[in-house]
Amino acid sequence: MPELPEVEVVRRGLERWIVGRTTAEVAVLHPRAVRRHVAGAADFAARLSGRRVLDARRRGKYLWLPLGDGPSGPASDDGDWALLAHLGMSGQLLVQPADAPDEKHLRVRVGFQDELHTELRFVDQRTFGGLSLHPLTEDGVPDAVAHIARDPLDPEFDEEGFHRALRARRTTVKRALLDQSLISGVGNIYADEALWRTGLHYDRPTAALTRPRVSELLAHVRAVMGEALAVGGTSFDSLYVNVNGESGYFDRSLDAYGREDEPCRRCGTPIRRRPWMNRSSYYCPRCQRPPRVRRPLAAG
DNA sequence: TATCCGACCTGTTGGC
DNA sequence: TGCCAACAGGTCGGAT
Repeated sequence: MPELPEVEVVRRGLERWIVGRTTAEVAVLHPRAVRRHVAGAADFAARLSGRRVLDARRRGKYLWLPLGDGPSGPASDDGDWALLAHLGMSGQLLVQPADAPDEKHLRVRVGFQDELHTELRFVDQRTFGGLSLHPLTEDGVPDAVAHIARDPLDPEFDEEGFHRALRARRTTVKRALLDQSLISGVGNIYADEALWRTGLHYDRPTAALTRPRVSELLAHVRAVMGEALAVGGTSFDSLYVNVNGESGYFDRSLDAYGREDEPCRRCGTPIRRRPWMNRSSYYCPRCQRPPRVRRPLAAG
């Protein structure tokens, strides 16, 4: 499942293989893949065709390619635009030889005006992800991403502001980690891993977290993401791959996620899995004590 | 206003 | 062998 490290691996691939090239024909093979482009698939293909790719950027799990003018004229008459991508659950951005057979779940194909004979393909089995075109705000971020918080690997991430937000919220720590308007890039896997490393139960109220505890949690979030990035991300199956179609290896290093009934690597207690918000939470019942349940005062 | 939770989507797995 | 339910989970929008 692509979270921040996996998206960063893809961004680096796009930076290497796509930046500087000018797009040619664009084919939308499944309209749902461009559903966030409100003007529709035809407009998406027309606007994207003939544009020079200037850069490959990322915030949290979103990545985008700022577009410049092409031989056919300006990209738009109302400022700078970018191709925005979200991989969702199963999205892949692949750079493939133009004559390679179509993938089973190929949704969008972008050709280029050069002699490299490779094309950019958006492949997505579950179609939770998608591509769209958006104007850039003054911060250089697509307007659709303006509400997304900076991610913990961003040097401008506001740790003090994050702590203040946690103190003010009446929510629990894992919910907060997955709230992309508070901190971006964290998904179910790295949330469970960071909580296990910090020794925090997923249901702990955020308002009770001290400043040092929040710092510790953020340090573990950064560490687990950095380690995953170093080995190409986490992949349980063929659904997450880099632009060359290769999987990462971090799943071999996970301490909590997906390890139900296996011994905790700290204390040996079997890891538990609990249904949580239509998904699962994995935790060590000894290292990560659940919060005490508040009982109402007895009447009389 | 803040928070919660179901829907979206499809391939895989396990039970019957 | 075939059918069905459960499961995976990021994001959005409606409900509370």
